[in-house]
Amino acid sequence: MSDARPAQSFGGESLLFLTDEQLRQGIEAMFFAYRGFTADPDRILAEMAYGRAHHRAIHFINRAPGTTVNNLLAILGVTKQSLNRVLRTLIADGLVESRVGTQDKRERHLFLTPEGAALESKLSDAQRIRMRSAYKEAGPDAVAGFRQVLEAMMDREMRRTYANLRDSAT
Amino acid sequence: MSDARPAQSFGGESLLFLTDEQLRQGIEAMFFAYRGFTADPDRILAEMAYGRAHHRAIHFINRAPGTTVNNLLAILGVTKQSLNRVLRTLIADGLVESRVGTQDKRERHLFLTPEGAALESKLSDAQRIRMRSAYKEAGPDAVAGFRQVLEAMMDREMRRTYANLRDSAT
DNA sequence: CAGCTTATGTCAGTCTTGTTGACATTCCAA
DNA sequence: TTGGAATGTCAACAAGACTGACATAAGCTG
Repeated sequence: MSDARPAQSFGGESLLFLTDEQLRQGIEAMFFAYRGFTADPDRILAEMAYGRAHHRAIHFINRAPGTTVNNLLAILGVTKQSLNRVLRTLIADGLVESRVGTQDKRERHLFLTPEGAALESKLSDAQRIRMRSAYKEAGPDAVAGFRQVLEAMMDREMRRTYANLRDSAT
Repeated sequence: MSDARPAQSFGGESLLFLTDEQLRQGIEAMFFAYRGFTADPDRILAEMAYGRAHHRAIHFINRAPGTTVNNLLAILGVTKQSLNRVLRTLIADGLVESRVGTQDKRERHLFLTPEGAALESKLSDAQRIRMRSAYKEAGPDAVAGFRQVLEAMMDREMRRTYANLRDSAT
């Protein structure tokens, strides 16, 4: 990493000579921001016997109702055993319903129960409030840039998954 | 969350009527991007007996050489027991040096050894390569927005910590 | 100096969440 | 029809977070 050069600015628009220092500030920003990003739902979850993994499962089941375990696995990027433990407790607690597939009986289709949907709303609301506030503070142009950089930072496969979810929005 | 209104655009500049759908896309972008953000160092760390916790400690010790345990605790936001387990292994493995404070002998000042600095470089390089590539792809304006939104998303205290680290850059 | 506070380290125990290994069920194709 | 592939479940284990209790050393204050 010896190609660091000072950033140059012309009329507010910097050329892309990125110093290690600038990049490291971005790295630290991601670290601290992610903490804030998860803080509010974490607080809610801590009151119950749940963790971040439960939140993620609930989020994406709500996002794609009827999704299979395998599909959820690909989105979350964990092992099926790890996901299964989380799903088991959510099903036992009546937040998620698992229906055997009609065509392929090996598959389980996942749905939120009304109770599950209620928790999803509570968690999402908390997270959206912070996101909305950050968006408002930074402004519309910043938000567009934010989304662009995040997307460019994803692995190829995650980028595809992300785009699929985004474009499947009703 | 019943105040959702369709986003309106005028000449590429949207007003800030943020729909839940737009916010949720931001939430998912953060989730997928953070995975990419940590993926490269995680791969390197997995080959050794280390994890993400070791990376974080090494990163901030490199960032602020001579920092005390207490200071590191505040930055990382974990318990001293948790940090201590990590530091103990790093010191035992000769990656970190702990020096008793000269003025206040209760304090331990932390430094990377040459071996520790080498690992830090290796990890940072991997992470910076991805960050640099994302920055290049998104462009300079996007980068500025990215940083603004991230900063607005942090907790107040983390924001202060982040700014202190940023401004202490040589 | 005595006693309180601060900084650090350690031990023990628990929880969440990731892992691998083994296994059951179901589907499909040779 | 039978063997392999896909899907999901159970069990055991490891990393890394947490709390609580306690020890030690050093600074500070009356």
